[in-house]
Amino acid sequence: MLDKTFNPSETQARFYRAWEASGAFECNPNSSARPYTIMMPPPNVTGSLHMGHALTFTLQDILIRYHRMRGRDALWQPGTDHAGIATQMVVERQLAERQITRRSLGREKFVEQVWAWKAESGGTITRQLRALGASPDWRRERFTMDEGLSAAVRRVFVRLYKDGLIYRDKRLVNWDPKLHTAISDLEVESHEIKGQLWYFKYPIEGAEGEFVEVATTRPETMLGDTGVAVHPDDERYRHLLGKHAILPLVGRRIPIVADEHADPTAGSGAVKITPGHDFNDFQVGRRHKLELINIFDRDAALNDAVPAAYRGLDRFVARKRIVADMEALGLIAKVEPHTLMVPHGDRSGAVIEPWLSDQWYCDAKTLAQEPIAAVETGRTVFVPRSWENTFFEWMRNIQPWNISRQLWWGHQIPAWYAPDGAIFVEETEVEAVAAATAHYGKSVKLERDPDVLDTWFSSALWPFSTLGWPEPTRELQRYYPTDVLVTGFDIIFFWVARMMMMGHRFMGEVPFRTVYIHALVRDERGQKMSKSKGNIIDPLDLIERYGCDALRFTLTALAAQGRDIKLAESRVEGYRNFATKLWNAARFAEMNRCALVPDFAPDACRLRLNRWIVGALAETGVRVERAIEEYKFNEAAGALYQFTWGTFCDWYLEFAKPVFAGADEAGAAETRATTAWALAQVVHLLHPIMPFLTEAIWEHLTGGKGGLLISAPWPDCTTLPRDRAAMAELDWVVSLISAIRTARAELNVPAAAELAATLRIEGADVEARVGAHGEAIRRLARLKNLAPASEGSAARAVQVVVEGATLLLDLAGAIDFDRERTRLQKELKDAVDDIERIERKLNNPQFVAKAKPEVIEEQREREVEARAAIDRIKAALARLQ
RNA sequence: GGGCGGUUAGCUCAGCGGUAGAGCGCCUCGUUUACACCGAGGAUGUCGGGGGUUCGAAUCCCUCAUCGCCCACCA
Repeated sequence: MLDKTFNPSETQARFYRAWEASGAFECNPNSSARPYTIMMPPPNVTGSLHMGHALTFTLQDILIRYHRMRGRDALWQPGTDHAGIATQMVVERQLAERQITRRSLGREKFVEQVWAWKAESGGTITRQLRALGASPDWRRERFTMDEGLSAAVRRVFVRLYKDGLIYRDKRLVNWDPKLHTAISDLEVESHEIKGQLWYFKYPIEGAEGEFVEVATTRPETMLGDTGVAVHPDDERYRHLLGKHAILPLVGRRIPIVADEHADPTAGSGAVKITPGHDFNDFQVGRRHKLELINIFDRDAALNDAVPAAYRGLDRFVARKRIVADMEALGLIAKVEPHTLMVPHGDRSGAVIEPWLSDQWYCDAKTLAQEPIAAVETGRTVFVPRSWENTFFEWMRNIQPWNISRQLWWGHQIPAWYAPDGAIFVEETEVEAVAAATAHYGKSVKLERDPDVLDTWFSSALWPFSTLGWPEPTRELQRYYPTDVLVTGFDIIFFWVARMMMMGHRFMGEVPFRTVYIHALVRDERGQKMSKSKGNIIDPLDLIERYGCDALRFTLTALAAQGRDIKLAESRVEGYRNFATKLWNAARFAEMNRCALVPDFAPDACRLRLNRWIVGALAETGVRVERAIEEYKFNEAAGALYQFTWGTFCDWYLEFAKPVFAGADEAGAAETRATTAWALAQVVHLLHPIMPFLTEAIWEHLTGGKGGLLISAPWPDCTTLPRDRAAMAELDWVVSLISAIRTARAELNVPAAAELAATLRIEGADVEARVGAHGEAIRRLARLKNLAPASEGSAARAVQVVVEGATLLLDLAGAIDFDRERTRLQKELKDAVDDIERIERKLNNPQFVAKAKPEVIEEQREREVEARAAIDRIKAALARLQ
């Protein structure tokens, strides 16, 4: 006998082991089945599962399990990402606790430490994925820094370099002074800061007492000023063009130039130019051949390029000092409060400094062309479609991608420098040496570039590197391109776009046919959850308390397209109750000896009750299929919830009770078989969303002899019979019973009377009892304005009752006719209003001309119904006189 | 400064041209061998405001308000 409630924790571990041991997760490259592939976005190797993971992996698992059951050769490729900056920071923090710095340790030792940390914590995330019920092919688990993937990275880098799509360049980068590395534009987050705008007066050379006023939010950068720009059309400053200003505190003579960059309406209209520390000024400086002075060191402290008084000062200390000194000189015209956007590193939180340095760049512009075309022509489709705009917007304005990082953890760039600065880019040191030797005609000493690649560089190769590229493996042939990529919009740029670039370049084909962008799970304040913000809600806690299936179902039910999820725990609780409900339905089936019948044929059912549930189930199955295939996960969950609770448990099982107890042995046997069958179908349909619960029920249903549900075929609901008449009939009975219940509640019938009124149909008594109450049913139906589903309805109702409806017949005789009259009069008014409204529509030529035929038909039907209702209500009222 | 999205029952959210929905919460009632993690019933909404399109608008368009997100070099 099943327990009263489902015990998730015991079940989860047991079935997960069984699934894995059975090989159910494994793809089969030798199979003749059509492949279905999803690349798992690799979580950070040292990370832990957060709610965003729970959502994305649940949805992916649903797709994989569904298609696996549909007979596809499903591959869900798992793995983890080395997450360069994030991981390095974690390890550095750990070392800091032991008063050790990365530099004191040295590169080699430090990297060893990171590997040790990876070995220690790397299993956490995959363990948690298992706790979530995820079913990827673990045999194939990869890591972005394992041997094969590293080789792929080197191959790609070298090829792109030799094709001129990777190059080295000296330009301003986003410098993180805390992490001492460059970061890409995408890793910069702008935050609004309330600052000040200082108006400085720069003296004009050779014009005593004359100044040009420049406004700045960053006074410290003035030490690197090498010009002042004004707009060419700005009359106020025309006379200054060609003259020079003398930079205060420094004494440098700097030219005043005309440049469109200067906005006459902003600040004073004249703008100081610091080519070394501002992206705009860099351009202006280049246009006017202004000197470029780098005034910061890698900590963003002032270097020796500034006057001695400021050397070594931190940039923010220097700011105060400079303002004070300018003030003392009387060179501050005014100070205004000013709100500005300040760039911060998304990992470190440090204020980013534009800094001149040598970095490696990838020509993203060129690589973006094919992906753009692929999305334009629909070879890759975004779901929801609206994300394509975001994709295009970014791809069409894409900047060179800075791929080098001054870190130690990551793929070291395969470039070697000769003493004369020549660069040799090869996959191995041996090859680089050979190339250099060939170049110089003798062996030279080479030094490897110390930088590593941006983490996203290796992630970009994920869809093919994990399949064995550059080797022409069977898997690569079979599973690329993949079917769908499931991810949040936050990494469209970081990852999706780059996979498309690399996929096209090296495979000549899109990496995935569909990109499904799901919502983000946000925290209670609507903020994005992220590792760096530390506002992560632990899904494992919810799994612990409500079970994995409840969490999965909740996320699925909330995964409507295009909207973010703010998780309410009451929803999880509600769906936990849903799991219990289904569990108890199975328990009911067991108690009533409902066993699966081997060759059960749904279309051979005799009883209307059973024909009805078969049809209702068929409709549900079709809805679930369609919903999953359209990525409308919430609709799939909703349909299953509604059917399971609202139809199967609330009505079918209730109707089945008297049948089980009745005299119709054959009917009871058929109903037992149908109950077991329907339950089996439900657990199949629900399995992708709630794998553990359904597997457990399946085990009971089959006595453990039916194999694992995870490997069972998906039921074909499209071919199931749908007996419309039976379905309409049962719908009517349901409303009839609801009406009786309403009457009971309204009339406040004493419990004893109600009990007496409850008809239990047993044995030979049936016909007599039904006969005795037939008139009561008819009378009640008329009173409650219930249209019969077909002719001979009262007789039908009797028949249905015979099949098992628990009807409270005697109540009909207990109705308070005064109250009933009031109610009927209200209903009459409603019906008359309805008719008026419908008539207005139907008499409206434009409605008839323009509305869809089925809508018109529906209105006509409603009118007929309403008219019939009026007749019935009137007759009922007359009878009440 | 540009985009994008939200604003529907007390709360969390579906619905997105044809008579307002779910779960939770709330109020009645219920000791029937599936389930109190339950059952029956009930109350609660000018579908953010204002315009427009349409025979018909929560649903489409415009506008305003408000909340949030993304992108952007404004000194």
